[in-house]
Parts: sequence; structure tokens; C-alpha cells
Amino acid sequence: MTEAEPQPQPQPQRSTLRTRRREEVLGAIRAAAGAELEGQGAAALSLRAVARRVGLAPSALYRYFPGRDDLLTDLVVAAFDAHADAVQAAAGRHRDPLAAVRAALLEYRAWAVANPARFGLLYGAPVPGYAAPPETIGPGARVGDLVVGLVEQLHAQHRLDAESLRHRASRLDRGTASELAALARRRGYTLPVEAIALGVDGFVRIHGVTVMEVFGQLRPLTSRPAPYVEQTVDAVLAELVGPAAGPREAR
Amino acid sequence: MTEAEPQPQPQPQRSTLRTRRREEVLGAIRAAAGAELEGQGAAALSLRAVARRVGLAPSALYRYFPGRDDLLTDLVVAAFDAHADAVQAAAGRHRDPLAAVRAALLEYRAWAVANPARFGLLYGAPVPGYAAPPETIGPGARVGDLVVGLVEQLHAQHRLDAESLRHRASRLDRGTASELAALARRRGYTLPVEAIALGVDGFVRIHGVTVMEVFGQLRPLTSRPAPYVEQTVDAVLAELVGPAAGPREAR
DNA sequence: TCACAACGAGAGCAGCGCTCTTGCTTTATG
DNA sequence: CATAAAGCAAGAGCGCTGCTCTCGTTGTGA
Repeated sequence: MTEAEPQPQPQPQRSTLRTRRREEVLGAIRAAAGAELEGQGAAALSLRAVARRVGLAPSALYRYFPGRDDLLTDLVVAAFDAHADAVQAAAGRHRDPLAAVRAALLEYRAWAVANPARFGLLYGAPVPGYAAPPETIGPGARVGDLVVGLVEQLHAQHRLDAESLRHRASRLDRGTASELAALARRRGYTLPVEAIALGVDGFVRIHGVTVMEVFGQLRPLTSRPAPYVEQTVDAVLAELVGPAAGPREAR
Repeated sequence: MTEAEPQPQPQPQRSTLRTRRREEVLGAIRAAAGAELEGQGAAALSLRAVARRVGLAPSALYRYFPGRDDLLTDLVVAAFDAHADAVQAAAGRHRDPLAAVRAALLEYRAWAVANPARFGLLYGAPVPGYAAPPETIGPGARVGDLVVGLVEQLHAQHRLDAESLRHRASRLDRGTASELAALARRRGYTLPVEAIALGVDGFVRIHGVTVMEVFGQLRPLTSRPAPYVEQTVDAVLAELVGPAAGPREAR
């Protein structure tokens, strides 16, 4: 979805030989671009290299994408979706929302470690001439929504730690609180703002350590990042549901 | 320091007309590269653009740097030092180590926000063909050392929260603990590993939210990142010295 | 069957990092 | 002081990049 064709093609288009071939070539280009991305990094993605890999002339690629940036956008959307799919699948394997949060956060990091270039494309320093277009914000918000949704389930089950909520509320200034409330209205959350803040805090924390690991800044600290991330996830869970619910309860 | 000349020049070199001019041109190149960096981003840093800005032919730059990567390395070292200098200065304005930690963490973020391209060069997705050479790890470790040093002061004053330490210790696995102990030996820390872990956790957390703000991922959550960061810093401080020592005590 | 649109390839533009050669200026030496 | 050596800047040129335009070929709908 959200293609980047020169001309929009609204209706499903009955399957002719031409449309089938077009779909095939599009898929091949996407695959080649993904492979190039994983090998070289986002900023070095070369249209000509992609064309070579597919076996096309460089100019032929412009029949499928208006330019390099649109190919990047396509990859960004695909990567956001793949990341969110992985996290969603991990969370879906658990009924208990606490275990689901734990699995989601761990998978958030695991996918990033397994797909460093894709992750860098999404969350690294912006590619020089490239600004993420609006069609990427929808897929980009999926993971965050997912985590907050799970926190919402914890809240509905009255399992969020009262003291954590109190502390978080005491730190909230009016401006941030009203913005979180607006966010909750936009996204349809039925949570008090301090609960959203707790969820956001935890998500930000895991994202932070993930970024550091993927970009290599965790290596000076530890050669085995996995247990460190696990400890951070457990710290986040403890913040959410109280220190009593330690690592083992959530598994 | 840590130049990247084709030939090393050990001794101070008496100030001749030629060395003076060389120093001038080198400064101009560094300034131009910094300006280009801030304008375009690290991956798009173009030798030719730098040469144009300085008013030199592209080939002339190779008298000063063996290649683009060495120019990048020079910028990386300078940026690490500038960042660490800013944080050190902020911390140095406070006698109380808790206030110093607070100031250091806030300045860590403030410098990053004020110098997004430089920060992206240091902590963003790695530049495609470029791998940070060993001479960058020294300057890169300065900020972390600084924060842990302040935590060390808090520990010496018996102000670290006992319960936080206990909780952190209970989450530490043996492998991570021994690695932190090795790190402490290497750097000369005189702290128990769980205290180091607490400090690292806090630093990682602030780095995480800083990365998100600088790279634009915090904007979907709040339009005013400053107070959110402040709340996170206060949460980190509360984790360090206990919830009693809230925001106001540290100021 | 036939006009049309889609397609792929090739040539060519400006820009990039980098190398090599050429001429000039400053330095160090006999 | 004259001269050789070293440092410096510029230009040409290599292969690479994104991108545009043109030109045959091929599948499609009337």
C-alpha cells in the first residue's frame, strides 16, 4: 500500500500480463533495495546498484519510482510495518497484558538488532536530503499505539502500580499533561494521563537502549547487550505494575 | 589535537610563515566543514562543497586531510570534545553532586538540541562507508565518565538510595555484573557494580530521550520536549537518591 | 487491426571522492 | 647569497552517483 507510482491507479486493475509483470518487477526492486539497504545503510542506497541487482538499466527504475526519495519512502513504510508486525506478533502470543508488554518490548529490540540498517533508516539520523513524507506517520505510530494499548489493558485490570502513578503524576507539568490528554483523545485512549506518561516513559527507555545497542554505543559498556536490555525491560515493568511483579511473574 | 596529516609532525615546529598559514587554512577548513555539517548532515558532507566554501580547489584539501573519512574523524573528535566540554562546564557550576548530575544531564540534552547535526554524527546511524577509528573512543567516553564520576561522589556521601541499589542488584545477572566490574577496574571507579548500573541506566535513559527529540521521534508525543526531558531527568535523580529528593532539592 | 500507452535501454548532464601532473612559493642548505 | 628541496594550489581526468530525455519495442483496449 501507499505506492509511489507516477500516476495513481485507483481501481484494482484486472490482472493482465502487463500488470502482473509490473507487480513482479516492483517486488524485485523492493527486494533488491532491501538487500542493498541491509548491506550499505540508508544514506548509501544507490539507485544504480539496485538496478544492477535487479538486472535493469538505471533509467528503467524511474518507471516504478519517481526518484530515490520515493524508493526510500517505500522502504520506510515497509520497515515500519515489518517492525510493528513483529512486535504485534510477539505481544499476541501472550494473554496476560504484562507478559505481552514484556514480549513486545523485547521483540522491539530483537527486531532492531536483527535488522540494523532498516532500524537505522527509521530511527537514525535523518538521511541528508530526505524528509519523511506524511504517509509514513501512520505506520510509524503503530508500535507506540500497541504498547499504550497494552498499558491500557493493565489499567483496566487495575494492575498499574498506584505509587508509580502517583509519582508520575507529581512530576507532570500542566503543559505536558494537556498534550498527553490531547494525544489520548486523538488516538482514543481511555487512560489517565499519568498512565500514558508511564507507558511512554517505558517505551522511550527501551527505544533508547535499543538505539544505543544498534548504533554501537552500548559496546563500550557491555559485550552482552541482551541481558542488559532484559534488565531494563524488567525495570520498566516494575515501574508499571510495582516492584512486586518482578521478572518471573511476567513470563 | 589528533590531526590527520599525511605525514606526522612530532615537534612543535617553530612558527614560520608556512606553518602559520597552514594552521589558518586548517582552521578555515574545519570551520567550513562544521558549517556544511550543520547544514546538510554528516552523510552528505561533501569535500567539494567544503572546498568551495573555503575558496580552494577540491584537490587542495588533500594537502590537509588524506580523505573525506579523515575529515569526518576530525569532526567527530571535535564534536565529542565540544559536547563533553559543555556537559563538564554545566556540572562544574554546582558543588552538590546531585545538582551537578542534574545540570549535566540537562546540558547533555541541551547541547544535542542546539547541535543536531553534530549530535547525529556522533550518535546517529553510522555513516555508510565510515567506521569510527580508535582515536575517537577516548573523547567519546568523556561524558559517560563524567556522569559516573558524579554518581561516585553521591556514593561517597552515602546519598544513593539503598532501595534502588538493592533493586538494581537483584536485577543484575552475573555476566553483566562482572563486565561492569571490569569496566570499573579499567576506569578506576571505586563503586559497587549496582551503583555503576544505576548511573549507566540513568545516562542511557537521558541519551534515549535526547536521541528521540533530536531525531524528531518525540514530536508525535509532545510539542514541548523540554519539560518532558526535565521530568525524565528528575525520574532518574529520584531513582538515584530516592524519591524524597525530588526536583527542587537538586536545584 | 491499429492507435496508444507502457516499457526498457542508451546517451548525456552535473555532481561526487579521489589521483596524478604541473607550476609556483616558501624553506632549508651549501 | 644562490640553489636544491619541500610544501602548496590548481587543473585534468577516472569511475561513481541521481536524474532527464529520446528512441525503439511490446502489450493493451477499441
